[in-house]
Amino acid sequence: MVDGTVFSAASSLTTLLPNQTPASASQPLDSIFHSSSSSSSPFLGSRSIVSFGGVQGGKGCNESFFLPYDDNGDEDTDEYFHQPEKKRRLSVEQVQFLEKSFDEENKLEPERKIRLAKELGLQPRQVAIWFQNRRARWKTKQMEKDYDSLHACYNDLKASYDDLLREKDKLQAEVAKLSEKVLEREKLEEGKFYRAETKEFQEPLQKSMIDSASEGEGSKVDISSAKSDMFDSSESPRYTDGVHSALLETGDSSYVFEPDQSDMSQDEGDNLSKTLLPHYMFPKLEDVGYSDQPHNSCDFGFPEEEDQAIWSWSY
DNA sequence: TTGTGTTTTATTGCCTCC
DNA sequence: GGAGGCAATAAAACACAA
Repeated sequence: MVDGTVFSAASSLTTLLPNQTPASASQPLDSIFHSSSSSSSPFLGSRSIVSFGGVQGGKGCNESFFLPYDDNGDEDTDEYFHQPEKKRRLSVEQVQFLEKSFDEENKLEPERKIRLAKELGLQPRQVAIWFQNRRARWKTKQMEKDYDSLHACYNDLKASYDDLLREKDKLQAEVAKLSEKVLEREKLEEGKFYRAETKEFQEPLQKSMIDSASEGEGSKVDISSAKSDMFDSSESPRYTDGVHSALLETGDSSYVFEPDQSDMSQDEGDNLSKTLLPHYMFPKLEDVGYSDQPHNSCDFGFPEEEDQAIWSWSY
């Protein structure tokens, strides 16, 4: 690239003169450009580029940039600003000045732009461009800051969510353990209940049957079988229906059965315990967050949408 | 010295506002 | 419709390692 090559040459030249004042630094360059512009050198198109020594790398003071950019007809200034358009870096002082101005207000009104341009010896357009680029840099930095704080926030939330999850598991295990205990205890209680009820129901009935047998000759009741039936009936005091009564009357002992806990199905056991125990002692899996069904108040998990909203928000 | 990555300056095209 | 802002991009300027 021709311009780049040319510029490198100019840049190298100015690098050799790092402490020169801009005015003195520009002189050799001026000679280069003057000679080049007057020759057929490929140096300078309308957009040829050059670096002014004092500006290079922002090192060294470039006082000329603080001259009015186009106001006094000064020959040097005029010459400087009538160079073909050149891309050059601003001096440290210029940048500091602009930074300070930017800190005060990052938008640039026309009057301010003109004033800054005059104070810095720049084209108003350069000032505008600098503010434009500075705003872009500021925005990028701001986004980085926002990202950092959001990421920290995310980490905090995730940590507390994990804590809650662990606590939920722990509580769930505890509930399961207690439920088991309650079931066992319930079975024991059931046995006691059965025996007590049998005794309570059997004695009066037995007595009444004996009484009625002794009252009438026509009575064919076999006391022994009645006793057996009564024992049977004690399985449930609710057996006051006709069928059971008929069985009692016919003395059919084939219906007699021993009360057997093993006859109680698991469902019955469940139903019983659920009848006797509060609902919260038997949480369903889906109630404690193992289902995508609508959650009830026992749900310690996050609603699905919230989960997605939180965890899909990744970087 | 040179290659390469980053920063800075400047342009372009589009959009919004007055 | 012109001025100004912004995003995307180009390209110079710069830093730095090999």
